[in-house]
Amino acid sequence: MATQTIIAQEGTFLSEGHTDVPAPLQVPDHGACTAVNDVLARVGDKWTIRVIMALGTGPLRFNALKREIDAISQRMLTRTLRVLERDGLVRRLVEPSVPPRVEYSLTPLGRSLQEPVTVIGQWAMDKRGEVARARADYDARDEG
Amino acid sequence: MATQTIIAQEGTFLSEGHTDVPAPLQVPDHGACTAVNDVLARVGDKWTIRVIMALGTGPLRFNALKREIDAISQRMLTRTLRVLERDGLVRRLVEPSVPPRVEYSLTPLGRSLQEPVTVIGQWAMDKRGEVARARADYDARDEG
DNA sequence: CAGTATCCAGCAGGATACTG
DNA sequence: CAGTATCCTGCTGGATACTG
Repeated sequence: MATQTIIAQEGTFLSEGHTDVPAPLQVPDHGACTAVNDVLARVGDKWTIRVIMALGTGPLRFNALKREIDAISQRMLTRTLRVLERDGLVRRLVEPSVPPRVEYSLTPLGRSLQEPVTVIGQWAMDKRGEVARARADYDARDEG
Repeated sequence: MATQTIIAQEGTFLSEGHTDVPAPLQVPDHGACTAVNDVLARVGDKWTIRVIMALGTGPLRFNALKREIDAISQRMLTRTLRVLERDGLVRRLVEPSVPPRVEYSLTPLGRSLQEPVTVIGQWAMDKRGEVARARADYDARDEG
């Protein structure tokens, strides 16, 4: 029963949830291919990698993380962290003090993602030039 | 000068281009990190992987590809292919006949991407259960 | 067959203001 | 400090109709 499936009837808004985290809407599950693309989509969004990279060197508190990444909005940092936490990639540790201290760190699962990501990262770096040239060629061709 | 930078002044729409391909809008280039996230974003979009997978077994014509992937709209297949072609990952071969035959295939560069992608794919498959459990836990916790 | 053109809904993500 | 709440824009992607 993992990952509850929430079926929205038309007109339903599901805004009961206490906050802004994107709804865990999910189609019945088409198996492997869906799982793979899920990960790619998550990792391909605007901030996930930056956050994982930043936490790669060690735990960080919310604002430290925000300064590290810089240019990320408070809202997106919170959302990204919540999703990562939900998926078990990031651990959130609250020290109940005033003012509060919240420390984020990678879980073992989160750390295990670093390597696969690095592999594509390497590809991206290696092939940068080739892609750039291909684009230049393509753009030159149709703009003539 | 690779990858022309198009600066849009406010009010500019750049709809000169002959078709629907998303504009090659680009910030000055923040180096490595941008390149990596570029690739992740592309690969993380809804159809890119499916297309690359489908072409992995050999060249395919437009409608064959469409049938193979199924559920993809004509518009998105065209767009995805154009982007992939522009980046030099896919080759487009037109046989000027009536009706036209257009064959798509992976370039060597495109094939070189299959491996890195497979690595994350493997991770996704391996960790599926763990992620699902983490989500179930998280969802159970806050819905109490 | 292999596209283009158009329209439109929904979500990602930014800006800003407020709070325990 | 570490968030929430609200509002708003623009892009992604689907549906549909038309064409060389």
